[in-house]
Amino acid sequence: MSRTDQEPGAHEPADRGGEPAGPGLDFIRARIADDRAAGPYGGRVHTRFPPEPNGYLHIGHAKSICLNFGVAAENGGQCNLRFDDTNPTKEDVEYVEAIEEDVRWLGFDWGDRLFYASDYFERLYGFAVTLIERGKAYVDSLSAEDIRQYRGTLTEPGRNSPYRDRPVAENLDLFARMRAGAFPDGAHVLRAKIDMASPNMNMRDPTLYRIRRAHHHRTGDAWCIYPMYDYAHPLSDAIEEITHSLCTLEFEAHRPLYDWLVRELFTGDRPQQIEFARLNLNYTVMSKRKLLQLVEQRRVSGWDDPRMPTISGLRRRGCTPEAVRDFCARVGVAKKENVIDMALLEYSVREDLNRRAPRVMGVLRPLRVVLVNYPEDQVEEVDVINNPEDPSAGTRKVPFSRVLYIEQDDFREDPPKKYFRLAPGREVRLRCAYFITCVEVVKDAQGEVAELRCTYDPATRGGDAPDGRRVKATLHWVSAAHALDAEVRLYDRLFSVEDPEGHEGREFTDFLNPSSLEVLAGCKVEPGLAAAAAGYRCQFERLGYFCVDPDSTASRLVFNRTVSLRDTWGKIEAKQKVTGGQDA
RNA sequence: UGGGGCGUGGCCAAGCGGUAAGGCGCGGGACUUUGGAUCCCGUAUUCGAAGGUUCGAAUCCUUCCGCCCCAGCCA
Repeated sequence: MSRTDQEPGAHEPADRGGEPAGPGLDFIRARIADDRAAGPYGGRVHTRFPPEPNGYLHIGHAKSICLNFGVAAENGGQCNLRFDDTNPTKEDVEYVEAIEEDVRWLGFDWGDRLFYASDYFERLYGFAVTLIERGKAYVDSLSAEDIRQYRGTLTEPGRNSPYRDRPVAENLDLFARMRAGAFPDGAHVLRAKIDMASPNMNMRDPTLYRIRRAHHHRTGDAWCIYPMYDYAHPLSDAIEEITHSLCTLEFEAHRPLYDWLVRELFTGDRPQQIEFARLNLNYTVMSKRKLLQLVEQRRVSGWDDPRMPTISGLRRRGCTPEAVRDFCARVGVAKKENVIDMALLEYSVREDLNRRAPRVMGVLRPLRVVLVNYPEDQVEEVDVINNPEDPSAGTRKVPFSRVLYIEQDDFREDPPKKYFRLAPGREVRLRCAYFITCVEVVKDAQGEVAELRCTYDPATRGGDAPDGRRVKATLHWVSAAHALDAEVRLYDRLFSVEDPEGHEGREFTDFLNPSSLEVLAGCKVEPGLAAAAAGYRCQFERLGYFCVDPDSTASRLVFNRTVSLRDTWGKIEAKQKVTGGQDA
């Protein structure tokens, strides 16, 4: 057994994951195409993915990563990875390492263009001095509370700070001393001098620098003043000669400030900010704050808990980077607030795994079957197909013997209508093996079905009846004497409602799905899986896609269910229950 | 009722004055040694609403309605 997740390189421009090419260009790609034709930036396209290292990346970031790296690749451009590390109190190297790993896992390569906003602290400071010299920025000594008061409200204009007209020389001196550590945290801030009466709150003399004595994960204690996002971001873009700065909708109202700064301090072709709608998924939450809360409150096992919408969670769950990229392509890029159906992600995952995952037999809830007419000590090796989607995958030998396990779900003493599987007196096929017929049901003291006694038809070896006789069901199985024990972890949606955040007065954690994790012990899998390494992905026939969890050891195999197979019978059965159809 | 955005089927999403793409989901059928996969077929007389312009509007104009974002020394 070998790992299936060979890391691919960045995907080719043609890889649109089934999306129509030409006419379906999203508004950002269309705009970039226009820019390329019209000539700004000399036809150059340079983007950046700028996470703050204050948490793990989630699938919403994957959308942004695919967009930024995708758009660059499609246009012969480049995409930088830049850590927006301007707030040392929230950031940590643990996060920068995790982020790098996740971006790489997704299949993207930033080459030698790994940057940090903190790389630019000195230049940013210099730009601030320039603004002060030009009378475009001033040191404000109002308290945070007073600044808030002076800012006005949505409907009332703000008022100028009494410090607004401080002489340039005084501002320069104060700002230098801010940097030098002459003042306590909060004593002063540097503000842009724009317009306290602007209808756009972001233009009412926004704060550019604050004093914060905090240890920075990269610059250590070199600084005690740190630039604000609104200041550092546009200038970092300009420094890196980014052409298109793609971000989410909530920054739309910040664009005038972005443009103001970039025009104030740079000439020529300046970067432009374009906003798109962030990704939302139903049955989960997508904010770093809430994901962090789940981790800290131990509602999940960690950032990489397979139920988490984080990249690391999806990876541990068994999703492939190809599937995640395909999902991002299908989701599209637009400006409408959206909530994507989890079913679409599952679709992308199944579609990819169906093509590549080797099939294997595993029984989750074993039911013992004794073949009464099968020779006591005989063992046969039957040939089983590895992947019907891929003939080149060939076949493997699987041991078959007198005592087997089948799935409890595959037997019904009193089968409902449309139930095709095993029942007393009924004949079914064991995949790639023999037809068997149930001749006796053995029950335990509690009256539960404990064992089935069946006959097998030696003439049906391989699964075909020479007389053309048909059966309506094919079951997976495993030889009791040869099976490996395994633990299988079944995952369901983390929340039991589509929108856990949209309930007035209720905490989103109130809607955690109590059965999002089900751990099954004593599962039986075919012996060939003995050497499966962590990360190995396969399909348990008729059940779903599974992968070996990092917790797995040689003596204790552990599988995660990535996603179940489509379950047509499950739907029929559910419908029967709703309709009250306990018929037949 | 300050500003900035957005409203096309259950969820996404094309469309940019010429008479509603596509995907997911859902329903039905074919096929099948996974009730898997695959393949067919169906799924908006209508584009937030109302007026108007036009031979003709989802696309242009007007008004209205709804939703999201902004008052961090967070990003």
